[in-house]
Amino acid sequence: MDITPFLNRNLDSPLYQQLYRYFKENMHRGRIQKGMKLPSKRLLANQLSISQTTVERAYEQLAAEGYIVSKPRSGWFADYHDSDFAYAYDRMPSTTPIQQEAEENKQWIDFHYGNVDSSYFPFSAWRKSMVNSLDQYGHELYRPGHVLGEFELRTLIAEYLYQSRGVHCGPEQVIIGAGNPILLQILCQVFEPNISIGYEDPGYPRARKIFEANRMNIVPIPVDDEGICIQKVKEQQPNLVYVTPSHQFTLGTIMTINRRIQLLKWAAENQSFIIEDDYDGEFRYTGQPVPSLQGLDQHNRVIYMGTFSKSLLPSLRISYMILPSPLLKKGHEITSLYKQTVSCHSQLTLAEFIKNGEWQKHINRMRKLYRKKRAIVLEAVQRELGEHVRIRGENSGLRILLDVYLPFGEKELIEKAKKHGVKIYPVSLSYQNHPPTKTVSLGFAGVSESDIREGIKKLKAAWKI
Amino acid sequence: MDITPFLNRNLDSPLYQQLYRYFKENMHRGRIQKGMKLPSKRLLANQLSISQTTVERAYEQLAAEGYIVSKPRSGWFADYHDSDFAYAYDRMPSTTPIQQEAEENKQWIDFHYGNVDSSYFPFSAWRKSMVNSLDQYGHELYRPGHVLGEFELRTLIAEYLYQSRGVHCGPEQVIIGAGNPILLQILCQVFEPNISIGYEDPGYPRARKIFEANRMNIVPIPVDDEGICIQKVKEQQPNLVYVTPSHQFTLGTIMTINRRIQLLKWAAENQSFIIEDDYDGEFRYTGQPVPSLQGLDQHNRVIYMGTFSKSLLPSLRISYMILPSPLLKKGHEITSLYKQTVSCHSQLTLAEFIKNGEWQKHINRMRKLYRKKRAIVLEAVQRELGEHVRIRGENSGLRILLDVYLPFGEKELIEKAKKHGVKIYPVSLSYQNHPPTKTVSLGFAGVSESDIREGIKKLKAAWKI
DNA sequence: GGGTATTTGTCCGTATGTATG
DNA sequence: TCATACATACGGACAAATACC
Repeated sequence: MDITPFLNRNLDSPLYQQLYRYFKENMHRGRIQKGMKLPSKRLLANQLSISQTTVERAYEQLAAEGYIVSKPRSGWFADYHDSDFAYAYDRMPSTTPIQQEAEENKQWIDFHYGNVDSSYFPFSAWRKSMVNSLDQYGHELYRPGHVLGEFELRTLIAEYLYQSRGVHCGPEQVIIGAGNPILLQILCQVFEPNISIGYEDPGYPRARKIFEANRMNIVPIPVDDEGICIQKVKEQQPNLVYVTPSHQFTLGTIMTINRRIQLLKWAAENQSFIIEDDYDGEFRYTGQPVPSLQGLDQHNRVIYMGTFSKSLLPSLRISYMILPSPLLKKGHEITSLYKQTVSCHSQLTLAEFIKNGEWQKHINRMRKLYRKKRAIVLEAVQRELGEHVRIRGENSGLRILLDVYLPFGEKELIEKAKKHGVKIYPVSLSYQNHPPTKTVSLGFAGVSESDIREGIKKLKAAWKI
Repeated sequence: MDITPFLNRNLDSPLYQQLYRYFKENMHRGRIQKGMKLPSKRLLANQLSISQTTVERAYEQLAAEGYIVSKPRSGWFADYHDSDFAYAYDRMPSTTPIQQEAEENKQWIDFHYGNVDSSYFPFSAWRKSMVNSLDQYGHELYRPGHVLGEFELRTLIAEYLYQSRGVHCGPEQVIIGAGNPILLQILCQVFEPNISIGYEDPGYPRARKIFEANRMNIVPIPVDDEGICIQKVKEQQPNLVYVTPSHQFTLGTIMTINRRIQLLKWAAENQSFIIEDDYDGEFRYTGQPVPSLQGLDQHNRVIYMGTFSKSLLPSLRISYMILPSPLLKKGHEITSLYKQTVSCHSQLTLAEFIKNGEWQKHINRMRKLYRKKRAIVLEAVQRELGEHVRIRGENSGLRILLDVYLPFGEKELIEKAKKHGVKIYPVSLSYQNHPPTKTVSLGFAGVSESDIREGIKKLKAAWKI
């Protein structure tokens, strides 16, 4: 067994790891049987013209992983359990090439709503928070962690929400979860099955699907310029209402203060609850900031939901909800059933990030950035598309809607845009009955300033305006 | 002499100076006598998880100041003159009381099953994986990430499961999720509501609660020495069976190969599915490794579930399940409804950790550690409690059961233990009807070796044996 | 069969290159 | 540029196991 050709000093991987891999592989393949003696360190070191210690290092790694054992003053012996790779190498399952989905990176200009602008993320600050929290809390990561979420983070969230959204709560009301859908799922189980839930039409399709999956009785409620129609709510008398007041999910309208008060009054009178989903409440552009429903509520009827996906990293997967006191007990119960879904360390990193003021800083920076992008998109649409479209939902959030006054339907508009390298999105899916519309959605957060201008130009060409 | 608590990476002073001060102080106090040998650089560096060079720096500084001398190839030796300290340090400030909390917690010897041993977690390796993956994938953290989980991690899990458990799957079958309960929840929605599910009695109470919350029809099936009773399964004909074959959740028995084959045969014949929850399959101690149900299955009837909670960090919150092909489509659909629940970065960190062999290393190390602890607890029980108890479920996993032959019930046994500072746990809650038992559960993973011995001694006293 | 030379793992200090801030 | 910390690799001293005479 001559190993010499397998060692290469010029490779990136160190000598001892090359040695380690060599032996491990030969054990897998059965060339080194259980119990066999490995060459002594000196012998091998001489043969390979390397140091004993290097061989020793390789052997130690093998030993650490349980493949070999040392008999002092006698030698090293292969001692792996068959179970370690009993099934290995007879044939590995072929890894199916699943990535075709990635579609050729044809230079799309993609107005997808979910995208955000990555170039401004404060990497080094985040990284620092991450490392700090690991070094600082290290040993605490072993506790399963609080089911509701780390106390520290919950306190910070409560404080932030109070200052920025007027939400009034204590840390015991905050529940951290791995994304809005998970929290909605938990919420569904807090309520009895088969209750009726008022759902904005159009609204957030994912939420509707989760309600459906939990066999709730969905009552579509129309939305007008001021928000959800109270009249219809009163007619239907659902047990629960799901709304997105600070930026209506599809239409982008902001619920007026009057409408809010009416809705709260109705909920108090009927002992109903309101789910206030403030999924991108951080970003508004005009007018007075309207207080959140939760902040206006006097009767503990509001469940407030928020997330860090839009305003920080979409892939971070940290969201939260605020339970009103009547739901606390049941809420904690259901939550503890699923345990906490966000890793302790992610939570503590975020807490550190917030404590250092980096969060606030980032929000302000992004708000400024998005405000600028919004101005650019509005200006470009005005100039290029002019009279042929009407802009809606432009007062908050990270997207706008275009009502298009052309003889095409939603589908055609999207198809034509696609042929010109621009991805835009339909709104009909947000409606209960997927009615035909002439409206398309443009999320601008993830598109660069120049691409916004160019994208709108391309729309003009695509639609032959 | 354990120095660990005296080192703190977050302090301003560098590690080597902290070390330097520690030794200097101890020489002053006479704890390190003249001529005594200091720990070798390697030893100390390993023990403290720092680099040799750091220790070397500290020793060099001490040497430069004449406190110690190096004998080449032999060690470093204290060599100060008493006069060196004649005027210095009239009284050193008492070393930081960092361990007080630990002292208080020490009152309890807690045999809680969920605890794990934290002292062996390779912090620096984890930290490194974390930083590396952030630097390497940074910009990719903006994509929402693949709903099933990052391709890289899914591939590694598929490979690991194939080698260690004989599970046969491709990455497209793997679904990553924030904890076993979340995955169970998703699974529940993959199946129709109101189907019947065979549930081991006794079994995993949390799983049962989730099935109940999803309004499944729960069919308790008794368990004998070989595993779940096939006869009863055949009588009841549930649509689905939930089992923990590699370490029955409550009783700790390992399902025999015959029983496995019978169960699979039944499932194939009845077009039923089996959920194989391998929650701590990494740890078995005796006998041949039994192949997983998923590996034995020829008809795509098995859903395999596993987790990194037991074997890595409980607070990490990364679990996975393997769907058989008939469930793929629906499974992906439901999963995408909730989006991916684990942050991209956590996934990529874990992937990096696995790729570097750190995961395998850690598993082997923990296996060894737990094997030892198991031996200690068995020996201690044998010696202290002897004839008065019978040990069950000792062949795998991280806990044992004790059938106690004394005139006390479960509750009394636990109460008495508690009064002597030992926490042990009931098993009756795992049964459908919470029957009275005389059996208690002792999880030993999170208890130190000396505490195990002392804890068992205290049980002897508590029960007046 | 008992002493001796050799082999072998273990442990030690040292030197150099690199990443980070 | 410098301080700090880590990773890799080297060569030698030591004592026990083993082989050999």
